Amino acid sequence: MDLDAVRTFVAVVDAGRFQEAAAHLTITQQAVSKRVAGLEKELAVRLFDRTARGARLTIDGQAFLPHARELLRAEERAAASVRPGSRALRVDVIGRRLAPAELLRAFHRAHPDAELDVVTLFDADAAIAAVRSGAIDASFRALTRQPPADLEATRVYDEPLQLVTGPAHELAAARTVRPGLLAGHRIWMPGLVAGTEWAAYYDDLAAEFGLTIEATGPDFGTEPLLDTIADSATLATFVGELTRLVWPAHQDLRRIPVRDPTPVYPHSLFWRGDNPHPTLTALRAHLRSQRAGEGTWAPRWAS
Amino acid sequence: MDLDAVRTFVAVVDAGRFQEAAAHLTITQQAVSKRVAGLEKELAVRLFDRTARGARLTIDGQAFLPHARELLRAEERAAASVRPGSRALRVDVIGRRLAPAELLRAFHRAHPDAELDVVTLFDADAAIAAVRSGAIDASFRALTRQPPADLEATRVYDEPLQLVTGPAHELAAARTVRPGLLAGHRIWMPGLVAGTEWAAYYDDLAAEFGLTIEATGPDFGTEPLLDTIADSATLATFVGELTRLVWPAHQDLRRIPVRDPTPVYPHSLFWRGDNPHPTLTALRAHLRSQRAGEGTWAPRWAS
DNA sequence: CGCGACTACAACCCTGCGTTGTGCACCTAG
DNA sequence: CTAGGTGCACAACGCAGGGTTGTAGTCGCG
Repeated sequence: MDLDAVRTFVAVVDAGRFQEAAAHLTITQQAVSKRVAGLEKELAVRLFDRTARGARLTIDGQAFLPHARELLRAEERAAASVRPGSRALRVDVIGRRLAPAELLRAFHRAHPDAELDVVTLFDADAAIAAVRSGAIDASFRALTRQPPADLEATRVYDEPLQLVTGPAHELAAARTVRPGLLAGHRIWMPGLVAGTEWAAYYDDLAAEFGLTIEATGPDFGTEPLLDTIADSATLATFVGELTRLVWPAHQDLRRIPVRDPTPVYPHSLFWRGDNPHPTLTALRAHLRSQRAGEGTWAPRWAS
Repeated sequence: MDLDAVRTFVAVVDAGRFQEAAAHLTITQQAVSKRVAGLEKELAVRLFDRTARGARLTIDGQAFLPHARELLRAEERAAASVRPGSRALRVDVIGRRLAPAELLRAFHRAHPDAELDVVTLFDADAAIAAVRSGAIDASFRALTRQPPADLEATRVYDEPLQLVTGPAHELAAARTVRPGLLAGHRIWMPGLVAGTEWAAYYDDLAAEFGLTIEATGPDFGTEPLLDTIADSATLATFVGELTRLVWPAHQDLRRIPVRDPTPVYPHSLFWRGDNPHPTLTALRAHLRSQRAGEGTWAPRWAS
């Protein structure tokens, strides 16, 4: 479908006549006629009743019109998403199913008019560079060190970890589990990429509590991981409490909170202090900064 | 913006490489390269980082991607809106600001997934013909006579009428007004088109209560009408209680219910009995049929 | 019945897109 | 370090398609 033809269709509707639409588009009436005819041919319906006093929409044309306008609006939004200046707030999240994306969804529910573009960069360092350059407006990341002086940051959410096991696992029936108890167990996290801040987090977690975290093997995504976990009596994995997980009922997986202490993943938000984007202001107001809670554990770099 | 280029962009994202995307689209790799380059030129941003192992999205590309997918979905919906078979439920309403449109909005809130296309035909006869031919699925209209035997109909809403006056009008302070009291007053309704079922309704209303309803002058729309009403001590107009009206605060208009009896506009829904559209079933279930209430007036043909 | 308003059809031209052919950069294996 | 493979970009060419000018046809109205 040719968007120029759709634009022409809408112009004819608004003008009421092909000639006037042609004048607005600064093309000839014949070109308008051709474009509309081409659109009608592609859709295999007549969109206008041509009369000696102009053009009136057919029933099909009336039904098509709102979709045509929406199509043009979508085109405009798409173009605006990459237009420097006056674009939607662009935010980096560590993953689309993880807690920061959830926080963004909650923000969007509270501010339905706020335009957001969500991206995922390689790691916190890439996010810092992107925020500094202005390529993105803000980033949800855990910060393993102080951010550069030209950036502002706030701790927004300490996310408690949960253990995911299959029904045959030794801990499957536990209501909660202490991290020290996991020392002998195999924790499988195939997604970990060395050098990222989240790999650093799980390194520190493993070192603190003597865990065995395996990142071996290729990462085929969440579903194959859950498949394997569900069938294993020895493998388990970690997820954050807000992580979106869905699994078939027959897999009978369990999410077991970890307690005493509760390992938490320290999500921060950071942004450039000189960024005037109003949606950024609203987002910061929406997120309460938080301090470490009692009975929780986080890496030393998070304090 | 060329939708084929957008489609190609998405194909490259999904494939991860230009070559594979080209194979899926059954064009050459060079054509894919050209299309993406053209899109990048139009948007004035780089969408991919080209490497020896394929193409990875840039930050701008990541931001653009969801808008691109939405654009293609909008295209598909637009095409589907005029595709015979398996299209959205197409319903005729008497006007987009009047009660039937409001009932449809309520239905849509209750069934957010239901796809609706709203059209407005000339009058009830045109709507009957369109429903019979299958051009539309259903219509909200007042029926001045029994519908053809192959159509089903149900009375869905008797809408009480209100009088709209400016602050200087003699009845401006009234809490309610009896229709007989309006006998000497001028009711101005410039939108009335002779031959339509709504003109017939107001004809009957005027005859019953001895009103003077003027339909003179061209119809410039609701706003100029309200402008005139607001400044006049003698002109008033009728609206339905669900009619959407907004006016500037300084106009100080009033909507006065009409009582004893309450003239009601008899909205019906009708459709073809053999139409299997599931959304039509849901719409009928959502609308309760209603009988004439006590103390109301409607034309004899509505009973 | 002729005129004015409006759109469709025809012929021509040129832009632009897709193709083939080729070059260049990068990664990897030996 | 080099040779080979992989993957994208550039160049040249040919054709389809969209825009323009010119003209015909239709409808409503005085």
